[in-house]
Amino acid sequence: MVSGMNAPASRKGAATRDQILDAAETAVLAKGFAGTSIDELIAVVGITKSGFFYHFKDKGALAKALLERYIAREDALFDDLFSRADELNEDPLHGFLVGLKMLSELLADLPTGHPGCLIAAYCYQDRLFDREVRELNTRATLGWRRRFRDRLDRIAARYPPRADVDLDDVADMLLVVADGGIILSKAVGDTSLLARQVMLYRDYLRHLFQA
Amino acid sequence: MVSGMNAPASRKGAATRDQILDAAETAVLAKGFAGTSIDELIAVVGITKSGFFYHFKDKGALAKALLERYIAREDALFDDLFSRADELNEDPLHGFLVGLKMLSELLADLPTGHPGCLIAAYCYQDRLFDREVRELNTRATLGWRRRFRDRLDRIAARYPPRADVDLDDVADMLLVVADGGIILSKAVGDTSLLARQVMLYRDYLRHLFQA
DNA sequence: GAAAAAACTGTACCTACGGTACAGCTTCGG
DNA sequence: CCGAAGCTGTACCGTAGGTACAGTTTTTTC
Repeated sequence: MVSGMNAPASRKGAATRDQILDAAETAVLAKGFAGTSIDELIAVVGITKSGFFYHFKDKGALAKALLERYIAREDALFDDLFSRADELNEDPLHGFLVGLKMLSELLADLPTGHPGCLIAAYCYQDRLFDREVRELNTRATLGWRRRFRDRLDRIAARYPPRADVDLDDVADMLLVVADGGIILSKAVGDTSLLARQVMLYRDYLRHLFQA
Repeated sequence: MVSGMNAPASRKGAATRDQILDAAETAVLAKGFAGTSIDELIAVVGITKSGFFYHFKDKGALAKALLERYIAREDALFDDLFSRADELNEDPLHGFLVGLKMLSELLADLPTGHPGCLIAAYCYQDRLFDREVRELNTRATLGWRRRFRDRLDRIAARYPPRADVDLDDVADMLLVVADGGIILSKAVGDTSLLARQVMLYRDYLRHLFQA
């Protein structure tokens, strides 16, 4: 009997469900969704096929749950990271720059490199998923654009940027650098590449608002 | 005769082989490698399963041939694009900036957006492939880094950049922006996003070498 | 224009996987 | 101690990747 307070006390099934999602996330990021078999997931978790289908009505439900959990976690990570950066800094530009530095350090500390972005993985296999899942992907991405765009607006109010840049594009560029950085990290087998790319983006922002 | 794995130069089979690769590239970029069935490819091309296995000894040989063709084509595209830009411009910085502008315009002219980068797709499914294919991926990426790094070196000789940036990182950033831009384009369904991101990278380069 | 090589087709068969259906067992909270 | 939640076991179906190999047509070459 685990007396740990960490256990969410609710249902036992939630723990199994999370284990399935853990195994699925790892596998999907390494082999793609179609390349991930239910049989291998149940082998990792130690349940039967029936057990799997108790939690997810089909593979599509797994795909959706996986993405939902991923988005929620990334949201929480961004919330945590940039709100901490804000506390340390009154100035919106410095706050964002500090947040990016923290993000870069967080990424640099991943010993085996970033495991991969589910949004990116799903984009490259989007015909496997239904409308609902693709819309979830789009909405999450637009939400992150909005989040960073809001910060850029606050920065631009104090530090007028050059008129010819669209701040939505600048906001997008962080996601672009993150997703592209993950891919290049994987491609060349350099676990620190991603963190350095984030620092280059930070560099660009400094130029844009201060030069 | 085994043949199959290497293109029979000028024979008729090469056309069929290319059709298979065309169908495979489209399918792999939309559904992933494991999600692409041989049955669907032969249906598109109009051959039988035996015909497929005449050209490729197994699905792995298809994966390798697909990547090899993709890399060769991208290499040719970069060669063509930047050598044309060089002809128009003596100065290495201006030449690169012109090349990036041309690249951006080329990407903007794709009516349905960029179909996707096979390197990226393979990175997100790399456990499906053997050592040989993964090394092919790595070598191609390092080759592109080298290519752009050489240009940056020539630029830096004339326009000394700030000392704190690593030119390998700056070279990588073009690939990062391209791959990340493709993903974000797909995620938000904006076919022009990628072209604008390339222009942002161009903007960063201008800053870096001229400011 | 015939022989040889290339480019296939057809058939048969095997295993793995996604998915369905459903009956039964076990564990745990109220 | 009851009922729901959380499973297990069994059996079965269609599709896909893959193997094997004999036979046929088409193309190239001399």
